[in-house]
Amino acid sequence: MHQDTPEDSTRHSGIQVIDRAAALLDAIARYPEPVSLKILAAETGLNVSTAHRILAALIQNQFVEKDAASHYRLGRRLLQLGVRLHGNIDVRALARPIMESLRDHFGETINLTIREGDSVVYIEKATPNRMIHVQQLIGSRAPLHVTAVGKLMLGASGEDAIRAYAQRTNLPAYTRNTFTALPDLIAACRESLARGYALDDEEAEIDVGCIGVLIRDSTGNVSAGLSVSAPIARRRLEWIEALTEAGRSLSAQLGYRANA
Amino acid sequence: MHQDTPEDSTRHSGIQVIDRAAALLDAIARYPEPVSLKILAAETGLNVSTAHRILAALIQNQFVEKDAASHYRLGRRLLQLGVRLHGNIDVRALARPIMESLRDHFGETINLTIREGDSVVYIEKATPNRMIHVQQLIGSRAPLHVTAVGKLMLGASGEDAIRAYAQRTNLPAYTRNTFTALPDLIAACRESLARGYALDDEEAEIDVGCIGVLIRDSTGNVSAGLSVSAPIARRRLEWIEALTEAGRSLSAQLGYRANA
DNA sequence: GGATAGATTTCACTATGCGAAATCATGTGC
DNA sequence: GCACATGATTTCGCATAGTGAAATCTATCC
Repeated sequence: MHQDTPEDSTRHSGIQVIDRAAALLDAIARYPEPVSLKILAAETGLNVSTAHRILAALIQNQFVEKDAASHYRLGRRLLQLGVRLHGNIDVRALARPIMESLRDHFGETINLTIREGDSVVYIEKATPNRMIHVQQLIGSRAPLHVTAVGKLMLGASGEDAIRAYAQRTNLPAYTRNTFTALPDLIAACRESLARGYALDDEEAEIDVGCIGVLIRDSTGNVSAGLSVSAPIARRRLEWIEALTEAGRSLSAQLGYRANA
Repeated sequence: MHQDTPEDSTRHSGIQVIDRAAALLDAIARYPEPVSLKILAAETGLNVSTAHRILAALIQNQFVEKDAASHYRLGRRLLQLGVRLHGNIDVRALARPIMESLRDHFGETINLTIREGDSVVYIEKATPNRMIHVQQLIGSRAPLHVTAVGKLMLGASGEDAIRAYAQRTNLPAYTRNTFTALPDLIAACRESLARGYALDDEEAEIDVGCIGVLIRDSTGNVSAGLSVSAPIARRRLEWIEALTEAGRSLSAQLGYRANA
């Protein structure tokens, strides 16, 4: 359109109406109480009818709310998305320095995973500066029953949930060491949970061994899993203590209090 | 443009690109780990180049972030706006039921205010179902020195701040009862703060009397003010206890812990 | 080096978003 | 109750911002 509005000329993202919507949200955020259309148009340099239309679209999408006096305030969608972001940012941001420290300490790959249905998803990693190390792509997945933290997550969800999982997935073998018999898997999950860590003895991949622990949040629920993966010949059980302590520390940072 | 994309046909706010941007944010939010462009385009039914361009605009405005693998996640702007909203929503949402209960109990108008510079701003109200009651428009303002909660807020900010306020505003008289002499104002603020409530004895408006208390947050700072306003002939000092208790309760809900 | 898949950019085209103007709604003063 | 002022909402002709097919680029795998 034919204008040279007094919009912030440094902001031009390539889609004008998104820039304008962002400016309106910022203007609303500057006020602790709901703001009139006239003021928002003035603060953003937009034509009143343009501001009105963009605000109507933001209302429909719940980024903005309008009160009975036709004043605008930020909408609940921002809180929802913000909370979602906050939830996701917490564990990864908190974990990263600890993972790097463990990586330097052990000299092996440290992974952070979350459960998503029947899989663990790798959401963060710290890889050592050595030619041969276990490589896991962020975003990639593995079935619960073949990973150390996955067995802990299964264990945390209870025996019935393990049975249901087994029924859904049929416990496919990934190596000759994968637990494919339900009683064996149940026992392994139970024992792992009881002692606070789990091992993956070449169950997902031959020659790769892992040690995993859980990270819990303030509600006591499992938030994520932390693990060290190494070529099996290099894996050392003495790492268990440091890894368990790391999991405990992260859980505490997330507000988890172990039953005393 | 010439398409009948499989977008959610119930969502049509009047600005297509805002609807599309919202759909992309929702799609990203459904994934705990960063998502590829291809998946986001598929989930939203958008052309890949369209999705790419909208995401680029959202990145520029910090609603989205892109990692090194060209995967997208929610951006910090959402957290910033969400936190801002959360801060604002807390006290009003928490206060509303308590205000309604006080209104029913006293039969008079209950106001919630916040400080904004040299004014209090009315951000919530509960008005009684009687023909004559004190009316205050949400969003309207009053100078600090003529309101009950304003004097408490001045008191909470210290004597130097009261002096500065007096210098800036010159303490204009609103009625013959307004404190216009600085020593009197300082004494009134100090006394009010000490006893935990303040009175407005027809200082803002003839025939109108108020009782006000402060609401504090988890940092101990003043978050808002709560007051009951009535025609002076109907005001009763026995309401002080219930109002003070309401302020205390709201402060506790916001995480305030009084020094013991 | 070639194949493949996904990301990014280009560009002709037009539907969407724009803003001036008209209309509506509300509050105030007399 | 009416007139006026102000702010919000809607309309509609217009033109450009946003679109999507196609081209190009980049990364990965064999």
